[in-house]
Amino acid sequence: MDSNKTTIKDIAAACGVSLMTVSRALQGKPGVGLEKKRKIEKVAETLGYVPHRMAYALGQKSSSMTVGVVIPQLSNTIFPTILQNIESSLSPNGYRILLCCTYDNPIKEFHEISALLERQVDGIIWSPVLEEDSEKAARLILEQNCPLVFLDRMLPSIAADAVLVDDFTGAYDATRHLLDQGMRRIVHLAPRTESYVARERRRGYLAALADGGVEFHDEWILKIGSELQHGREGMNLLLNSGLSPDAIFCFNDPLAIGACMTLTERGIAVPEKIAVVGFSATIETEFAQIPLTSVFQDAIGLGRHAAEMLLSRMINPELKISPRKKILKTNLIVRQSSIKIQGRSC
Amino acid sequence: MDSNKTTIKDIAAACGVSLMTVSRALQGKPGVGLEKKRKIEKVAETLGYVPHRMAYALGQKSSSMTVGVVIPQLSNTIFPTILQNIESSLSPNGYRILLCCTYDNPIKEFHEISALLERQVDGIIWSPVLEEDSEKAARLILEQNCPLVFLDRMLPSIAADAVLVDDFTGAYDATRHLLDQGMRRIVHLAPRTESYVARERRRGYLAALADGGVEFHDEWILKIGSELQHGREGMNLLLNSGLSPDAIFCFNDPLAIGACMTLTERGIAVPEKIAVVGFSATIETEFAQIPLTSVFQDAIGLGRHAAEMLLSRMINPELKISPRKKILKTNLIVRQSSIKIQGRSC
DNA sequence: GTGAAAGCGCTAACAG
DNA sequence: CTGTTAGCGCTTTCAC
Repeated sequence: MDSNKTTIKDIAAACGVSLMTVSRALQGKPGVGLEKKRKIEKVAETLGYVPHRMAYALGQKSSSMTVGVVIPQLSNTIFPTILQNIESSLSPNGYRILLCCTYDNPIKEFHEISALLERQVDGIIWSPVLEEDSEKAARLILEQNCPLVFLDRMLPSIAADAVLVDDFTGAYDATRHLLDQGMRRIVHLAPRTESYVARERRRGYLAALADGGVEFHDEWILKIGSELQHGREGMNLLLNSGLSPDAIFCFNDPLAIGACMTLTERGIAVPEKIAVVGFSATIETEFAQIPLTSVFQDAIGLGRHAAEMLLSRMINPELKISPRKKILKTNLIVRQSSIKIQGRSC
Repeated sequence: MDSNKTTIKDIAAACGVSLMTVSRALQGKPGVGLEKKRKIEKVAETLGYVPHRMAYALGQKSSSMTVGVVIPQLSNTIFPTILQNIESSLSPNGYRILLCCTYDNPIKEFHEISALLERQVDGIIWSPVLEEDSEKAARLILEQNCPLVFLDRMLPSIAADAVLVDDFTGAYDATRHLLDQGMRRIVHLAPRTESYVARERRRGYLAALADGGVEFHDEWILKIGSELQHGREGMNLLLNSGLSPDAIFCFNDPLAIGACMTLTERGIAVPEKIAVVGFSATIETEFAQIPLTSVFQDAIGLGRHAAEMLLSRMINPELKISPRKKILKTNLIVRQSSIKIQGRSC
């Protein structure tokens, strides 16, 4: 039993018929005697036969029934949820997922895209970094005629479907909310790498400041990273600098939680001294020590729509309709971390 | 440019050489004139050539450089972290990940395993459900001679490598901790589906109760599910039943957080009236409204070790050493949600 | 109903 | 150094 995998050849030999008969029988195609068909199926089962999808795909230049998903990471934020929803939408249609993480590294990103193309994926769902190498990768995808859907982030220069969140408005609303509470020195904790999302949120933040008549200073944007630990570090840096902000608008929830941790540790009251707002409104934020104000993002919708857009392109490859763009609405969820008015009991 | 993907045939034609020359040149194998080689590489680049890994694999019965990862879900708990660490360990070695979720459904699980085998994965990392269909799937994998590593959960009847957590001891310690605080009516919120992990944690819980001389009642185990909402529901059910527990040992953190939410909503003090303990000690639990006592699980180690074990088997397929089992230690992290002694200020 | 031949993209194993 | 042949597993012709 140590020998290699069973092929239809083995089955054919065992049943004393030709390859084609076996192929037809197993595919459920017409043109095989019922009795023979049963026997073939039984032998296949016994021999532990598993069809070789790659040979199949090669033989009829058909599809691998596999799609690539390229995301920055899985550690925090909404990507696990998005991914889960992509998988739930795709797997009932027979597609499986080749997962790639870029960690926002453009070089790895290019490698990952190449790896997907080499593996003959039928389509790609992608959250790109916003750098030159990304465009190169995008062009490679398009050259191969491979359907592409941008997820959460996009490359403006590339014509492809996209499912996005209205990051600009989300950030605008969040900043506006802080201004409405009377805060004036609002700092923005941002990621190190530039992405579509980072840019849009920054734009929203800046626009709200401008509309609120607040003069902006360059030091107010701190490019520190996007994980919880960066929130802690960033907040410490901020407190040690002479900036003395009265509010922090964070690029995402982990940053905001990290900021809150540092503030709590150093005995600075949130929101009384410094208000904090996050982005994504992941479940944890509701039950956080200081319930976090955050911009809700429809992670489920992101995953579902991306999968559906890709499916429509894959099912009908001739679909030559121009790129579609779906922009999901955000929704500011106000909780304790940003409400100055309401004092805390105790 | 709408035509199909470039093949080495196209390159050969464009350069006026044979297929083999192109193949050799692109593989960096010896036996090609330097000048020709350069030209071929350039043409390949220009034509947007992407090697066809599946044809390659087919041609030399070599590997697809792809491994399957089968997990229950991505929504909560530690699986995103595990997955991320698998990816970080595998991708530098050239392997990519085919991701499958079972949602603890044995039927889907079998489909997913088949899908992976059809796609010729070089190995599988798998968190199985503990039911008959799982064994069938496991046998299929072994029949194909496909390296297999169990992750976090295992099938005792199947001989394969496994990376596990010492769930028994973790659960024992957690329950013991509650008993030490003087609690006697300790309820266990458990998932609906039976898995290795569910069984081990239940065993640990029961053993601690027995060692503590506490008489156990069947109603103390509530099989409700494994997500946050189930924690909420479960806690409500519990409160409405006449059980009046003084502590809850939860199968995982989301359940525990959910339970805490319900308790808070209904004005029942945690830990004064009812103590709560979770399992996994994910980051959120530290900054939860009521910092949660939980059993730390080394998610990073789980991912890393699983990847490494699989790598060693894939690199040397002849490796006939008997199944290895790596059991990672747990560590009880005591926080506010279970400490009766320390009263809360306020 | 069934089988034989050719080919998908690529590479080993030989030849020149 | 380079080209030819054969074959990986399977399917689509096209015959019988």
